[in-house]
Amino acid sequence: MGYPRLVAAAEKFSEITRTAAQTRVMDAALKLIAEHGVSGTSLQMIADAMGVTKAAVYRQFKTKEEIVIAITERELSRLEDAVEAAEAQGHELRAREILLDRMIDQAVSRRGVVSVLQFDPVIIRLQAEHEPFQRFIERLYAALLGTEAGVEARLHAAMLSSAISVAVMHPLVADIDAETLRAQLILMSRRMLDLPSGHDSRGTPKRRSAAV
Amino acid sequence: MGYPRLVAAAEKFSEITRTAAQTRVMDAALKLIAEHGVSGTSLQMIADAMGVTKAAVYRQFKTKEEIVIAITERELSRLEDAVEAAEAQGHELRAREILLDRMIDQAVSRRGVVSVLQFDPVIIRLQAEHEPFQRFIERLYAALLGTEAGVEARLHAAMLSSAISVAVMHPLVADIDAETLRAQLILMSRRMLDLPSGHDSRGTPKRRSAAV
DNA sequence: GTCTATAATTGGATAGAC
DNA sequence: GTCTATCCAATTATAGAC
Repeated sequence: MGYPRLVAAAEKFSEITRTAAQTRVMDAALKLIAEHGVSGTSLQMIADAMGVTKAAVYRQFKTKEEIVIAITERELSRLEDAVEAAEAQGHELRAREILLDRMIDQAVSRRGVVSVLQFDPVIIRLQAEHEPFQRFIERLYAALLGTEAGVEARLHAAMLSSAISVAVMHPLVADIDAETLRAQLILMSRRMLDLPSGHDSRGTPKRRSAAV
Repeated sequence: MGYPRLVAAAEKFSEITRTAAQTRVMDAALKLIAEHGVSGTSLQMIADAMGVTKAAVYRQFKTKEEIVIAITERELSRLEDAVEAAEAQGHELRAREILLDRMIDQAVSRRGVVSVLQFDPVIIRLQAEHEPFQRFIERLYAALLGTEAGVEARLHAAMLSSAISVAVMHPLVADIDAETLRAQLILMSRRMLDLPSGHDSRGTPKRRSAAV
């Protein structure tokens, strides 16, 4: 922790620092991107939302892509400590619970943001090309899966992470308050985690319907 | 069926007819939109993909928005008969199953397309503004929910429809073949439908794990 | 950090010939 | 149905003054 920081490479997203001016750009951009998508959000729109000119925005970030990268880094950093906690956990099932609870927290408290970052075509391409993003997402999936790698386990994980981030935005739940939503999602995810998968745990079925 | 058709209003999406040239535009546009989103797809890209000029594309559709509307109509029409069958069904649970199976079919057989149309900001706005889309989607939700309207039921429906359309695109299941995916999704949706919801059916629990 | 001004390109859309 | 040619607005991005 004491050695001089390299300029180009931060090992953790949470260690990346931004100036106040940059953060203001990121806040304005995120809000617009959540509504219009990356391609549908222009620098002019961002500048207008901030009450400055385009040139002022370009002073903070050299390109539009850099803004998107900065936003993505910031969002992923919100899951970083949860992933690390999960990786450090000896008990695999408990590790998954830690991670899922945090993912639910994020999805509920930031309704809309998570799903945009997960489904916007530009960000998807960015995540595939930008190595730090790739590495982190792989860690996330690994922690979510644990040692299971079968078809069923992967589908459960895929459905869960999808359902969580998207369901919170669904018209059918638009009127449900955050607390109820969070509680119900945790309940549902526990149920799905505990579903018999027919090939994994010769372990105790003690947790079946424990959350119910 | 015999009376002269009104120009402006088709009652059913499946009754809308398109010329071969229009269909070629729609095919090219859908492919590009599925990858880049609506805002990220230009008329030039569509024309290039077809091997024609922009002007030729504009001959088939007056605006870019009309292309997006046509594509959306075509996709929704694929669920139209399933919604009607569900609405005609006396048995509510059976109705939901019919609809869900079709939604799973669509999501699996057209991996990627469904989720784009469901999450692209431009299409979301379009669906909110275009009345025929609104009406159909409301019918879809109604059939999916049946007579239940509680928090839990709505969240189940939201999670299911979300999870289905998104999970099929998830990196974790990228290598799973269509048939396995379909079978597993049907299994999962049955399980979720049959979960005890604590307030609905004083009905027979006969169907619990029937699909397993 | 912010501005004005502008370059260079691409976007959606139309006119008119074949 | 397709083309060339064009219009105009909006886009990303930069230069240089304050």
